Amino acid sequence: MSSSPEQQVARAVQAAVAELGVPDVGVRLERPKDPAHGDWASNIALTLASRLRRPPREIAAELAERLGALDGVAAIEVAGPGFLNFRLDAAAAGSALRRILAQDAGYGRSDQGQGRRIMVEFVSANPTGPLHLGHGRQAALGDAIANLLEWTGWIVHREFYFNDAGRQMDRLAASVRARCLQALGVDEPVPEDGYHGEYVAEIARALLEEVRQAPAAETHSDAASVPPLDAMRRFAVARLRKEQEMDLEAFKVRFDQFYSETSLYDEGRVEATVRALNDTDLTYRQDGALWLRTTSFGDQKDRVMLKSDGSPTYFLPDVAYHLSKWERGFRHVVNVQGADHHSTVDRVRAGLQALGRPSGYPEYVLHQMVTVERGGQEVRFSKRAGSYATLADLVAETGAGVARYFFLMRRPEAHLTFDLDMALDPSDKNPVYKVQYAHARLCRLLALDREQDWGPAAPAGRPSEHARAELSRLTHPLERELAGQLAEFPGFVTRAATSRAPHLVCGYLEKTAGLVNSWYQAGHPSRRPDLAALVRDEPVRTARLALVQAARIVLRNGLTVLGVPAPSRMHRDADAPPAGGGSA
RNA sequence: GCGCCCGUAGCUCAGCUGGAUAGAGCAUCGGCCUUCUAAGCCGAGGGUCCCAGGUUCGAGUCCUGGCGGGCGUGCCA
Repeated sequence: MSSSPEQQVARAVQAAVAELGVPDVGVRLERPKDPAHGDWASNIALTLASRLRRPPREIAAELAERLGALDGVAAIEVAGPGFLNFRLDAAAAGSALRRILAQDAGYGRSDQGQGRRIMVEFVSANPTGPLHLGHGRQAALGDAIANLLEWTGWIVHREFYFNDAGRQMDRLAASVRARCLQALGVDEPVPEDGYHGEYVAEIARALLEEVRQAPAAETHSDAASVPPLDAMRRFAVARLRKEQEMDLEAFKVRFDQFYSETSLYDEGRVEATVRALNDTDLTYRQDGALWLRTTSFGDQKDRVMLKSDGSPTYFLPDVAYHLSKWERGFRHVVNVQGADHHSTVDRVRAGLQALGRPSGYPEYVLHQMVTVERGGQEVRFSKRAGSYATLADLVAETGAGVARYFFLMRRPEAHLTFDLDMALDPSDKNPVYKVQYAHARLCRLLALDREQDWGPAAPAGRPSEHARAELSRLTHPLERELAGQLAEFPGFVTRAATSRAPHLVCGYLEKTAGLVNSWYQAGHPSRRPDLAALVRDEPVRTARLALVQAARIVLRNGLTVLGVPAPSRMHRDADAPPAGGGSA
C-alpha cells in the first residue's frame, strides 16, 4: 500500500526535526479546524520551543526552509504562534480518494491488533428478568467495541456471562412458586425480596400449562401439585435466557459464547480457586468467614470469599470465571459493565493478582446509567418488567439501528439521556437518519449516473471509471474539505478502538454527513447546476462521482462498524417507518 | 466519611498526545425549491468551559483544594 500524502509529509517533517538535533520526537499531523489553515498542520515547533530554547516561530521557519519543496505539497506556511501549515496540491488531495476506492469495504481497517486474541464480555445479564435499557447500552457498546477491535486487527471473542447460581436463583424460584399458587387461587404473596414483575406471572402460567400437558401422573392442578422449587428455577432460567437471546437477536447482537456460572461449580473451578487462594498467605478467618486480603492490591477493604455458612460470595465465582478467561488464552479482556458494578473491579483484579495475574487484568469499560425522555419528561416503559424499562420495548419503538446509534452517541462514562422524540423523528434532525440519508443520497447519485445516457463518448460511471478519475478536478472548497474529511476515517477507527470509544465514530459520521449534505446542496440544480455531481462535463463528473463513491464507502463503513445499517434507499412515506431503523 | 464518574450555549452533548477565534445537534429567528428526493441547505443570535489557586510560551484539557450531581461503599448479585 502506498503511503498517503499525510504520511509522507509527516515523515519529511520528522526528518527535518532530526536535522535540528532532536531525533526522538514523534511527529503527528492534525487537520486544522479552519480550512484556511491548510490541509494538514503540525505543532511540532511549539512543542520544541522550550527544549530548544528558541521562539517557536523561528523554529517553524527553519523547518519550513529545510523542508523546501515537497512532493504533492503546494505550500508550507508558518502561521499563528508557530504552526506549520501544509496545503496539498489538488492531485495529492485527491489521492486519498483513490485509496478509499481501492480498499472499499476494507477502508478504515488496520492491523494494530496483529491477529492477537481479545475477549469482550458484555451484557452478562442475570437470568432473572428481561433485558433493560442499561443492558441495551451495554449490548450496543460491547458489540461496537468488538467491531472496532476486529477492524483494527484483533481476533475478537464475544462472551455473555450469566449468574445462574446463588441466592438470587432461590428468590426467582420462590417468586415463580408464589405466582403459580396465585394462578391456582391460593393467596400467596411474592416474597419481599423476590421478583415482582408481571413477567414472573407469565412464567408461572407457562409452567403450569406445561405441567398440565405433561403425560406424568400428577396432572391435577392444585396447590399441592406445583412442581418442586428446583424445577421452577430451571424452567424460569431457561425461559428468561431464551427471552434475553431473542431480545439480543432483535437488537442484532450475537455472542460467540454464553458462559454459565453454574458450570464453574460443576467443573470444580470455584473450589479450585478457593484452594489456590488459600495456598497464598493472603487469606484469613474472621467471624467464621474466610477473607481475602484484597487491600494488599488497592481494594478499599478486605473481602469475604466464603461466608460463615460455608457458601461463596459472588466474588469467588467471579475470580474463577476470570481465571477461565486467562486459561482459555485471553491475555486481553475488555469487560463492559454498568458503573453500578464499579466496586467489583478492584476486588476481582485483587483476587486475580493474588494468583499472579497482572494488575490491570481485566480491563473495564464502565458506562453510566440510561434514562429515556419524551417531551422533556422521563418515561418508564414497561409495566411488565416491574420497575425498569425493557430493551425490547425500546427497540420495538425505534428500531434496532436507531437504538444502537443513540446508545453509542455518548461517551460511556457520561450519563445517557435517550431522547425518544428525536429517536422517532424521521427527518435529518435525527442524527442516525442524517447519516443514513446522506449515504442514501450518494447511492442515488450513483444510480442516476448509471441510468443516464451521457452520450457515446461518456461511458457510465463504474468503479473502474472512478478509479481513473482526474481528481485534480475537485477544486471547490467543499469538495476539498469533504475529501480531507474522508481521509481521516481510518484515524478515527483506530482511536475509537484503542480508547474503546465508539462515540468518536458517531461524531465523525455526523460531521461527514454534514459535509456531504452541504456539498450536495450547493450543487443542487436550483442553485449552482455547475457544481452538481451529474454535470455534463465528463472529466469533472467522473471526478465528482469518485468523491461520491468514496464518501459513500466511508459512511457505509462507519455505520457498519457501529452495527447500524446503511440503506441505499430511505422510504419517503410519512406513515411507514424509515427503512434505516433496522427494526426488521 | 471514603472511592469511582460527571459538571462546556436555553436543552442533550462533542472537544484526539495541552495549541490558532471553544464546537455540533435540538430549540429560537431570518433567507433558499425551475428536486442530482428540500426528510435538505445557507445565515444569525446565544458561553464567567462549576469556583479558587497552581504548572507553562499556551489550560475546557494536567495538578491541588473546594462546591454541585450520579453511582458505589453487604457474610446481596
